[in-house]
Amino acid sequence: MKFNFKEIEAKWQEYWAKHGTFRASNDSEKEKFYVLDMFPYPSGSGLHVGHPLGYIASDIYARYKRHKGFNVLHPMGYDSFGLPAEQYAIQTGQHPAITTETNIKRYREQLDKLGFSFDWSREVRTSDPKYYKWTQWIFIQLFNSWYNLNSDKAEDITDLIGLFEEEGNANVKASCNDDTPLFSATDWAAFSPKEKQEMLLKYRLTYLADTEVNWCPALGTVLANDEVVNGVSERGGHPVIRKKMTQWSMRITAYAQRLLDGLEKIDWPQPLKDSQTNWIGRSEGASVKFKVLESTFDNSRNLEPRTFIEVFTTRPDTIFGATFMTLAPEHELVSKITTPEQKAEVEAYVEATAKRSERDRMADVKSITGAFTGAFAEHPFTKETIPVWIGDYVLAGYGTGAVMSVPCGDQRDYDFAKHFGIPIPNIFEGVDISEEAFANKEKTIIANSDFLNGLSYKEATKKIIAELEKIGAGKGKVNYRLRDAVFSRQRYWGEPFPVYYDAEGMPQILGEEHLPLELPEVEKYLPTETGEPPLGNATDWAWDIGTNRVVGNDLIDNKTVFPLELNTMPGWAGSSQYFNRYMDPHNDDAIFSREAVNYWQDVDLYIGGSEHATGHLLYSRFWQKFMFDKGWVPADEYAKKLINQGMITGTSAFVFREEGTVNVVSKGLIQEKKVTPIHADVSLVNSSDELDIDAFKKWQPEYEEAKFILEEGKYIVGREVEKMSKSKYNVVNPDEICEEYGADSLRLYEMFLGPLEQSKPWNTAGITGVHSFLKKMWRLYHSGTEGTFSVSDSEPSKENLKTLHKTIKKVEEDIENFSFNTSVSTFMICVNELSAQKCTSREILEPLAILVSPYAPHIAEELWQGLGHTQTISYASFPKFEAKYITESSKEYPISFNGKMRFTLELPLDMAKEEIEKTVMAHERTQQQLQGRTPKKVIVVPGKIVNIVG
RNA sequence: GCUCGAGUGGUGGAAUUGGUAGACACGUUGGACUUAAAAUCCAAUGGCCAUUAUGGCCGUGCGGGUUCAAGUCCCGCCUCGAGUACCA
Repeated sequence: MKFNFKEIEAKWQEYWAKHGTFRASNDSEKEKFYVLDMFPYPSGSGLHVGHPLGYIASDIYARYKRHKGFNVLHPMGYDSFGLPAEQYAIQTGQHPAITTETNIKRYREQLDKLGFSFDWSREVRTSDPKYYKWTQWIFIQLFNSWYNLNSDKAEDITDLIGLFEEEGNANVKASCNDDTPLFSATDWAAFSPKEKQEMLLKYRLTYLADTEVNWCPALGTVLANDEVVNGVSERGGHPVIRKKMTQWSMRITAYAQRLLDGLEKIDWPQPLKDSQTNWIGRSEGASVKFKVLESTFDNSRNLEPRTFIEVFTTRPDTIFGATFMTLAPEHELVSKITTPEQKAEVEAYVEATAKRSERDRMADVKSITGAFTGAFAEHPFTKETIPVWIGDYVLAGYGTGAVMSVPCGDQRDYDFAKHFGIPIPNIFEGVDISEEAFANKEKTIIANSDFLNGLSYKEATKKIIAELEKIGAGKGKVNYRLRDAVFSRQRYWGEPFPVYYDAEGMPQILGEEHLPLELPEVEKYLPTETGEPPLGNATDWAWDIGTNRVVGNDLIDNKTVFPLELNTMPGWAGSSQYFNRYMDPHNDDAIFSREAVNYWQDVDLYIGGSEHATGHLLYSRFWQKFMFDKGWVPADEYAKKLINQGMITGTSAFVFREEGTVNVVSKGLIQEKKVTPIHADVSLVNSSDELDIDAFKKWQPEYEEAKFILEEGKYIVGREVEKMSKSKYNVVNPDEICEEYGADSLRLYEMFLGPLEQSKPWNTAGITGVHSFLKKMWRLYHSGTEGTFSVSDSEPSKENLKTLHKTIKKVEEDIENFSFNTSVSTFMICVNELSAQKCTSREILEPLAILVSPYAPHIAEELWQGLGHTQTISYASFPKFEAKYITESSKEYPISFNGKMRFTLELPLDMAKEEIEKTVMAHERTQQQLQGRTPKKVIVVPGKIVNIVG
């Protein structure tokens, strides 16, 4: 029988599907193990060879764990809401659901060809109403919760209402909006229902508020901070501006500290933890209030008599160096405190900064701009008057949007002061500040600062905070960079909010029993003419509270029929709890049953890309913590271990077009010429970088008449490693690889390419190595020219056993350490040795098949069946490593020398002696040479010590 | 700028706690089998110098250091990649 991988792979894939081989039971005596992949967005271009890398790794681990006797949950699904399907809909009018369905079908076909052991019976799709019912449900739960800082967890909103009724909000410590006023129980009782709702919105974990958002005009939607990269949208690279809008937000800031603390107990890659830590951006310092001097403004500008500017600073110890204050141009006090004389200048400046996009502001960090408001504030200790400026180096979005400027201690303040001629007094001992500010905390000794003189940064900070608290001008404060996450998107293809707006325009939540609220049909997927989101095009998008049904907009009467929310949820909504839904995916009564979550608990291994570090991987931790607070999940971190697989990059090919002509020049001949590199499809180039010119002309007819300037009769292309993408013509399709070499070869090769976590360029040429390994292994089990299946029952030789057990040991260690690349080498060595030994023994070949099966499951199944087994190999136990075959003729010798040298050798006695003597003599020789004496003789005593005789 | 990670043959990459650097594979060269090709198998393959040899010297980005012994540890640089960016 020939090694016909195509037949074999088709046969086993069908077998697994038919028998539900990889179905995981929620009710098993076995220990559970949950291996999770990040589910893909089913894009129209299908999979390329880079996509399955993580899936192959997780599949190997999942199959390995099954061999080890675990009940393994290894599910897969689709993150199927998203922008591309919607944009395609805008262009073609085709409903995104249809595009999505087509793409999913193609994804599934491609995935199936690779022989993954997914439990497809648990598939989820975020765009399926049965699934997003529960995304909407979580939204409702968040809406009905607030964060109690006293108990440090999310609690029911009705408890908060109870507190308000009893004693107002003075003693309530909660994570809430900054503008929340104080009120008493009597005030609360006097509030209208609308006022009560407005107040509660300031406390809810998801709330509707006027917030400064990242608005992308080109995409016509707001974006979350993690979707904005360098001032442009992550998708498409369109400019983004800041804008105030009424939007749903998620109060993730309530969990800032717990999100930081949680990082310590999970085994995630350090770089990823670092980037989450930076993103949350905890900094310790103080908030200080500066009184705005009343003499500097007149009451006609309706400023309350006592107005304060509150600032956050990490250097309260330098407060005596503060010579001015700077507000962000957007700061709400700017218009109120500006004097009539300065009004024109300030307004012009505010307008100018508003026009500049975030990106411009960032691009030009160097130029210093600002304006004086004409107002003055009072220093809380010296009582000196200090001028209040505005400047765009102060960001409205961070801290309070205002700073106390200490030019001697902060470079930006220094530059600003220098530029506008503001004095720069020195408050540091023994430091020269004539050229630049001094910002070294460790070396700080405070001077010219009244009661802080002579103190270090630490001492001074402690003391000044105590003083600030004493005089009521400030307090110690921890500030986070993390902002609440905007949760509204002006898109069609996303989860609708289960929200309608009552006669007073207040948001009202649908009852849980009416979920899912399904997406309405629309004529057009673009915003309406009045600028409303696409759902504004729906004619049936109103809620009847009498019948609890969606009805036509024409019925809106603001008595029983109300308009529904027009925004939809962002992409990350659907992916923030999907891992728990897999535990019980078909449950219509609950997001998952208590039994299911108690059995599966959490994810043991999560594999996916690091690009989600500050998006999905942060939001999902947030939701998990919320679910934990409510007692619905047993763990407040959902993934014990996470691995970031590296990206597989493409190797693009280039032809060089001579400027002004259509002629193209071979790579070696371009030296002096002016050429433009042009992408050539990689499939037109062979492994020695030679271009198939005819095929190229056929592919790009504009070069039909072009002259190809060759070197040594060949056209050699240029090469460059780039991201794999359609537009770069460097995409390698896994289907083609499977067709030519088989899925097992592809799986082995992707692992063999290098360490899982490293990014590496794809090069199809090397795959012949692993492919011929599979053929060699096949031949171990077959004999004669006909290749008939034949293994012997003869006793294996010691050599055979040694080879096998060496392999078992190494492969097991490799899988446990996720060093899948080296175990492929180990397999090759093993098969090479066994064929040299002419090993045909069943006792060796049976365990070998199991050993290889996580990597190359199809061939392993076929061989396993050939060995006479009827059951599938997945249930066979992983072979046990037996040390006796390796160390039989060897012994271990721990050696110490001078109490310093210590090593262990795993060698036969005489060889070990020789080795040790050599090493020790080398040491001795050097020593003796230095001292002019002859070396001593070294005697090695098996067991412990090296004796020097001399 | 800051934070993190990485630099090893022509290429991808191996190398327990510091212990024979370059495993395994690709590529290249030579050979066997073939009318030929493919496939398969065998041999060589870090550089330099020797070749009478089971020979010598140099080699893990650069410069120092610790050690009997450094790709691995320490100090100072260089280069590349990732994240982040006026965060007070």
